[in-house]
Amino acid sequence: MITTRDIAERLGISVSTVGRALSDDSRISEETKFRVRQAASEMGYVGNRAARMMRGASSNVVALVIPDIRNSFYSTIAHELSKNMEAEGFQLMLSETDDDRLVELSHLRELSANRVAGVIIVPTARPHSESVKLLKAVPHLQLLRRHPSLGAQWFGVDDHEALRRATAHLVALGHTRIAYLGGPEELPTGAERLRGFRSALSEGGLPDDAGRTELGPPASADHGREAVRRLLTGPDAPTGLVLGSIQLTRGVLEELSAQGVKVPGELSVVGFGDEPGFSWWGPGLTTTGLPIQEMATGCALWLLRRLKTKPVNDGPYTSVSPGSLILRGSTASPDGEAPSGSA
Amino acid sequence: MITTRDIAERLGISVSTVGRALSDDSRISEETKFRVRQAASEMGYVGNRAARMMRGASSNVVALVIPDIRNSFYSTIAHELSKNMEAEGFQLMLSETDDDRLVELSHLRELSANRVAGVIIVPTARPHSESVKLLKAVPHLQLLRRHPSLGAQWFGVDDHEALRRATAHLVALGHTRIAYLGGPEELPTGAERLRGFRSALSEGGLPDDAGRTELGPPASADHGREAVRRLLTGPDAPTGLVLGSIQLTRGVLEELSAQGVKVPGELSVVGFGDEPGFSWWGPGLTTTGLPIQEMATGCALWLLRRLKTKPVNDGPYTSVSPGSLILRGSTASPDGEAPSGSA
DNA sequence: TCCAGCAGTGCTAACGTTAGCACGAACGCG
DNA sequence: CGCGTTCGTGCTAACGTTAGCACTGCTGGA
Repeated sequence: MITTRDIAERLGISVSTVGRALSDDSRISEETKFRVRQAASEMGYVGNRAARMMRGASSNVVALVIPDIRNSFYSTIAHELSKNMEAEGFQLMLSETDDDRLVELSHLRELSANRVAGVIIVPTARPHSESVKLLKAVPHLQLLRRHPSLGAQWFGVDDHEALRRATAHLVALGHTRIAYLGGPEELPTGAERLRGFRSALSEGGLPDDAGRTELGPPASADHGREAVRRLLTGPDAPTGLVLGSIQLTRGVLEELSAQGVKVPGELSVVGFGDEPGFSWWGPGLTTTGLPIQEMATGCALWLLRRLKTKPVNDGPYTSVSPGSLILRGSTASPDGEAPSGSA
Repeated sequence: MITTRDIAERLGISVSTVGRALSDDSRISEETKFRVRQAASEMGYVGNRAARMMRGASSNVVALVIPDIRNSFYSTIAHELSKNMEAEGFQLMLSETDDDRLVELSHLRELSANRVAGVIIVPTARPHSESVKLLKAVPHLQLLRRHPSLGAQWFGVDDHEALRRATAHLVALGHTRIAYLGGPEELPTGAERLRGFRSALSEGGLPDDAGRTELGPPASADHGREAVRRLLTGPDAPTGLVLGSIQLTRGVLEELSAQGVKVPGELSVVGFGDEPGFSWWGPGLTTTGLPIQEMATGCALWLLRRLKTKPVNDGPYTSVSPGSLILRGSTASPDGEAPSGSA
């Protein structure tokens, strides 16, 4: 690797001069700058950020710690974040936790060793205490999920309101047996969404237990498939189904297609999140649209501001509206009226 | 930040001893090791990789340079790669080029400055000459697309064969007016796929120009929508459509739904790539399935081996089979026979 | 003419870690 | 008892870059 020293020797000047010329120091003559740049370019010099970091400069890497990049929520976030960060000269490090707190810890250790400038994290349900320590040493921001021990900086969705609206839609259509299928309650988001579901039920004058709810530890597509099978058996099978996870939504849609369940005839479904395929599915999926792009951009801007201004930012957190319910063909009155809307 | 020096001072020993204890040097007594580790843990010491790198150690970061992480091809690749790399202690840097060679260059500059250990890249059509120089200084591997100047290490799909099979399927069904919609020909993949399409036509005894082909510079969903509109007008509109890009496929499906085109009645469609939504669309999309997971794993293992063994690896490249055609309901004979298969 | 000031450059230390070499103490063997 | 060996540790240099300070030569004002 070419160093400033190599350039200096070739030009017969000192390393300091080379360094200053490359950083466009005003004390260096234009002629020298030109010669140095010329030589640097010819020799293929690339500055060594590791060395610069040792002199107190901070790194230009921010990390995104998420459960799984294949989830379209997270890939969208990664994209927005990357675009915003790149514009300011930052690079993005990607760490997938698979919702495992030990994997999360191991990544945070590596990120700390690499001295990342900042971290945006979708934390696991209960982060390891060492993870908490490590995060505290770095500007960080929680995304979507929130854990109290990680501080108050959080960008997320009003999960309670989102699920309340989704459920209220079914209640308004006249459903009384409504089921909920969501992520594990130990996740803050899982708990909030369930609470939103229940709020809507009680607001609609329905007993809390009017719906059967299934909370899976793994909010996976497979779990969605199994859960649907269980829910749809029995005499008092629900006429409405509310979903609280995008992976579950995917699995549920597949299973409903496979079993030939008539939607919305036999069952009205409100999904969670939106993907291109959701509008193609059966009659089109009524679903909760989330403002992910806006959130990602918000995160990026918050972090960038935080990285530029030393003072510890104070804003305790920023919540974002749940976005609106996207009405398509998968919901209707339980007595068989026409669908409530279409794309 | 805590340094080895802080630990040394607290314990009244030298930095060398601390460093050696932390790296489990056999010359250090067990007792000292224990005390050092204890102190390090208490004080929250995290080694500074930048400093270690300056002593000749290589970084533990590999970069993935792709057009857009939101494309499910690439998010799957990122996931597989991340999983494999993480297991060996590597972190993944994510760089999106948006298929812009200048963005690509700017990322490669940053990656070089950060001294990434290796790069896996889906290159743009014609990488900048400086990009080529930068890549040559680092172990790298081309993925999917291939550009001669970047060397012979390449993991990809047999695009020619993939499109030949897809097209041959329609030819076998009796279609004679077959259209092709693919990415720009300046991309190696675009050219290969078009060649595969034409091979199948000539093998089927159809004239080369039997099909109308549209090659868009932007292989975007929007372009897919527009192109479908153009293709379907006129008296000799095609009865078969072959697609050569996943983004185009998405756009085409949306447009076909929007226009109410009967598939496969009016038009038989063979898509490219597979996503959960493709099986929900209309009658189910017959499409070219690609072995992305296998490719990603292959890449990861190749790069890991390359990073461990100094000698320049030799294998010129590895091609992967095109995977098989996934038969669903979107293809049938042009005279209106039953669909050729279903999911 | 002399000195202050400035433009342009060089010298050197420092960042945190690691490795080569050296040092002192204890131990075993002849 | 002397000497070589081993164990455990310390000192120091080096990695590439940057910043503080010092130095040289030149210009301009008194």
